[in-house]
Amino acid sequence: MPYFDILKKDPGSQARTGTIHTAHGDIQTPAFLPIGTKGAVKSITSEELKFWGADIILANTYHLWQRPGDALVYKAGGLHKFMGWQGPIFTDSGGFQVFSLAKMRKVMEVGVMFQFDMDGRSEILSPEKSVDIQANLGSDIALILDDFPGYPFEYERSKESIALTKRWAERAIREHQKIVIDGDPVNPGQKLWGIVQGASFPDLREQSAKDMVAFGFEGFAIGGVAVGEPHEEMMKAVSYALPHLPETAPRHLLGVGTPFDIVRATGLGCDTFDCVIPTREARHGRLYISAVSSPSPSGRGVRGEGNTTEGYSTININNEKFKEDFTPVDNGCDCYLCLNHTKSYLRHLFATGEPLAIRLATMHNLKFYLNLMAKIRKAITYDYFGEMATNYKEI
RNA sequence: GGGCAGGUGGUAGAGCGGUCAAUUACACCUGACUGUAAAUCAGGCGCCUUUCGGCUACAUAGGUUCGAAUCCUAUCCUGCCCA
Repeated sequence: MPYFDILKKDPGSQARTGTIHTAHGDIQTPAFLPIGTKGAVKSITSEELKFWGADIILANTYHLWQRPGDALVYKAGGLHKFMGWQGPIFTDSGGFQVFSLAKMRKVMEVGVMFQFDMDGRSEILSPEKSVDIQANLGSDIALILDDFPGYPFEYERSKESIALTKRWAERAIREHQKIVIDGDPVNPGQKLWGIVQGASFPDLREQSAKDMVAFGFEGFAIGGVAVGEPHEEMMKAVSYALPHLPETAPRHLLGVGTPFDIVRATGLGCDTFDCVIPTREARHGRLYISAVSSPSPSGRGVRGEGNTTEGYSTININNEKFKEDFTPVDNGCDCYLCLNHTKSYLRHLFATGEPLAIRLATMHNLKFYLNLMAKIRKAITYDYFGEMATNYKEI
């Protein structure tokens, strides 16, 4: 059985549906990975995620290494058992922290030296160390440690970063093979994926993609995007990398994005996505809603259809205008919040600091994202992806 | 009736002669958020004005002073203590 089965290709774009087979089950693509950085999708249970149709979640090497420590997770029998999630797990390598914790780290050939925020001690995360930690966590998809500078993109620095990422990749692969052959890994079926860097420079993206393909990875992630660059720059970066990756391999777009970004990137050929947007913004009161749910100019909303292509918008539930709005957040949504509560109530929960506010809002946004992916899969399957894509605009 | 301490912007509570339209917190309003140092962060929050600036304000009424939320007098009100 191939690692990745392509089920249907969209005739009008590079979009496709497929299935990734992992040691903990299948992933229907295009897929969205809810983010559970520290071994928990904030305020949400594993059972709920599974019930809503999340096939896979993402956790973070850097954070779990720091606390509770990968040795403890190993003792617990791996992250799946530790957190009670039976499905596939994707672990980020800590590469993103190379970028996001810029003020407290130093990039060196051997790896990245971090000063932990918890206790101030310094530790070096090397490509080997990252692989070791991910092996102890027992994720189904592990990533190589990568390096990337932030935005604005600079050619020379980006060139250095793809070269460093390549050298690190080689070391990561060697370590991964060593663990598989010599060790007693928590998850013998774990796959190591490569990461393509290169900012929005065509030649660097091409070079980085070819570097990674040459290593023989079975899956690839595109990194270094959504770091503050304009949307078009991001799409260019993706479009420069994808043609150089094997069509038969799954491609993940790291850290992306808005519904608009996801629809666009799917059209370019990306299969999986992860992003903090639905969960973080939920905690801040920003909710994603289908466009048909918002009052039309005539003042009437229309209930969403199963195969709708309606697009989306957002609301800030904290806004005063929702104080006495006794209608659901999204008429077309089937989440617990929308089926049971009003905007007025949710706003009240936020205003009073009730923990339930965060939970309900997170439930809603995750359901929105997971529903979006289901709509995308359906649209590709039934040949109306192109039409659907035109309705998803930047907001 | 006497003594003491007070009355400051939605609330609490700083300020105690000029740099005060008034620190700070909370509340309130708005915005940001893309491989999570994020249940976080930023801005606004007397009135008019795009800015500059102007106006009205620190219980009330007078007064001292070049200048008062800040000092003095009276009045009203609040809390505590003694009768």
